[in-house]
Amino acid sequence: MKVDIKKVAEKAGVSIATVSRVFSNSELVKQTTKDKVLKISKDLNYIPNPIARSLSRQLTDTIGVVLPDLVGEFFMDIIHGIDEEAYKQNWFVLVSSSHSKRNILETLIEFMGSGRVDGVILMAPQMDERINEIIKRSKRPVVLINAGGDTNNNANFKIDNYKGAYSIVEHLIVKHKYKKIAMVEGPKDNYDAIDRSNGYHKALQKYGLSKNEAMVVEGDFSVEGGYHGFKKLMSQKEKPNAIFMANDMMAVGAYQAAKEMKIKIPENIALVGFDDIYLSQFLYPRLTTVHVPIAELGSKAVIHLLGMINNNKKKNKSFIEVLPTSLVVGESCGCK
Amino acid sequence: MKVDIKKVAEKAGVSIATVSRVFSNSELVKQTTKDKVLKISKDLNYIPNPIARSLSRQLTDTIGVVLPDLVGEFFMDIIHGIDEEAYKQNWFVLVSSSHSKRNILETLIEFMGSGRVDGVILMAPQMDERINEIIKRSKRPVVLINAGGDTNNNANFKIDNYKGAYSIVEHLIVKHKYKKIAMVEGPKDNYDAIDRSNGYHKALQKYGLSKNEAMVVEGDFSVEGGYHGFKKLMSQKEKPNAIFMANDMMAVGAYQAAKEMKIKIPENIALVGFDDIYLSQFLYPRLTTVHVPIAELGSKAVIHLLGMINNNKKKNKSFIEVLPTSLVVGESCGCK
DNA sequence: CTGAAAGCGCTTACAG
DNA sequence: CTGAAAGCGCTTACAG
Repeated sequence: MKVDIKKVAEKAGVSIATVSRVFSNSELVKQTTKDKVLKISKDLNYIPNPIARSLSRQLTDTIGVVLPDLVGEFFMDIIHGIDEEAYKQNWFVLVSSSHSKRNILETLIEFMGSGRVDGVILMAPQMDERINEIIKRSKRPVVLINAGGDTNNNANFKIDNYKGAYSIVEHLIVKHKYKKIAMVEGPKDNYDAIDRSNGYHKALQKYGLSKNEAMVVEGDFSVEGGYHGFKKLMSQKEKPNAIFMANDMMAVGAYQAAKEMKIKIPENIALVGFDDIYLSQFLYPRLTTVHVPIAELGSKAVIHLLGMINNNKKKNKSFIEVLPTSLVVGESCGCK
Repeated sequence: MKVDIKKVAEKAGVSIATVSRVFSNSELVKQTTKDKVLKISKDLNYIPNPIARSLSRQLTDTIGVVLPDLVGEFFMDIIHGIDEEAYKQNWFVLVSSSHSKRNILETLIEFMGSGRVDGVILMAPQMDERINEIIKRSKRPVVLINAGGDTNNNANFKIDNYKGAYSIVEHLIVKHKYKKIAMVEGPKDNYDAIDRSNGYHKALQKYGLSKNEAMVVEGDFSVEGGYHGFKKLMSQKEKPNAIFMANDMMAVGAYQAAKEMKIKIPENIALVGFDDIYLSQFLYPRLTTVHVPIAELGSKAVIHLLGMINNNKKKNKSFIEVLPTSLVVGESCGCK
């Protein structure tokens, strides 16, 4: 026994137009009429059908979220930030992550092409022309999260990787007076990794520490990458006094390598990371790292996207907001 | 310039009914007509509007996922399992997690009451009458994941907590010959926790180890809970030779406590956990624990839900599937 | 195999 | 403040 707008209108002795107005909170309806309709609706357990509403209004009150497969640690925080903000504003969230059987592109097309969502939050580690093309073509707004590559003419929220890296390396230099600070970098084609490397180099330069090729090794953001990077650095004749791992996962690998090599952190070597992943607080000694506001990234993206949807201000508007990171001081750097 | 079914029909010189049939892959359409329509559609970049489709068919091709706030570690795996399976079958996923501002109940009502989804996957740690009531009232099917409490007349997928606990404790007894095996339990009102305790007790009993009140302390599934539970057990006159922590998070706390107390794992005390959370592989020594197939839980739930939707077999059908766990042998139990 | 038409359940410009 | 009616973009039973 389904109850629709017609049934409510009938029972209330008004037209369906009036019922509709009551539920869209129109100010045109007399209070007494409103009360009557609301009462009947409650009795009948009536809830307006959102699909019909969507078709008529050409709006779905739903945002799409497209995520890469590899977000791992951040997945939950991002979704959480998005979901919470969306809920506050009475919106729904349709998620889709790309994986083996589906790439970002397909997923995006599916969301954008159809009338299923009013806008999309896209986390694409690497923008490319085809993605930009789809966004440009679509009438629906898109907000990028931490996108790398050409983000021209899009709204883009990202983490301040550069400053984060700069300040943690600065901490090693200023607070601890380390002179030989090494770095295990992230993947060469990863934008986060590049910014972090830049921050590292800038800090060295700023404090007059000479550049030393032997102090920089390439990594890949994985535990194994950190493990090998650490071993390599600590097997050289000239050893660093501190190592900046480009992310916490690699720091985890470094802890393992240190244990194997009987090298003590921070007594023999100071170590710092980046990301402040959940796991890092359980490393011993506590990892000094850089906190990144993931949930905030999600909620800010939602707020901006809804703004775009409501004001119909789409593309052509390049917008970028860089969220600040913060230093998380543990003991792995030598503090305390 | 939006392109709808009418425009395609016009260009192709057919009726909109025919176009519609082409896109629902009706066998009624002649192949040549089909080809023509498909070609025009492609040229025009036409994609049928899913909202209109939904309204007409009274089906949304979307499943709702309602999660509690506290899934933490599992969040990603669950969503991933669900999303992947849903995608395979061409369905969309609307997610919503409850949090401070919204409880499971509201979230559920929102999904069920509206025509926004065709079915719901619900992870409610604790079912109650009101939740059951909503499910019963709704015409849409619901599949429960790891639900505790009264799950009567619902489809329910869960983890085999009992056997998992039994077998890891059995491992401690049979493989390692420990006689005094303690346990730090989970919250008393948590169903996973209860099953795990039962498995523990059953194993002791089976192998003729006497019950010892002093060997069981209450915990809460948190790191702190494990920390304190461990300290309590190891401060008694009569100390255990092995401890079963009811989940890995508490095992993490135990590692911290052990470090503080200068107690070596497994030399001085064997330790095992439950869940095989991501973090546990980085504990040193590697934690022996019980793996739970979270992603599989998600995908199985989807498959079952879609079955219910397609066959219109709703409720009145109590169904339960218990997914097996597996032992993950590390070194914390004394192995290797 | 194809089309005309009713219907899905709403919203909203228009008229009063 | 309220209602009649057109429209949102599809699907599908019915007729041919």
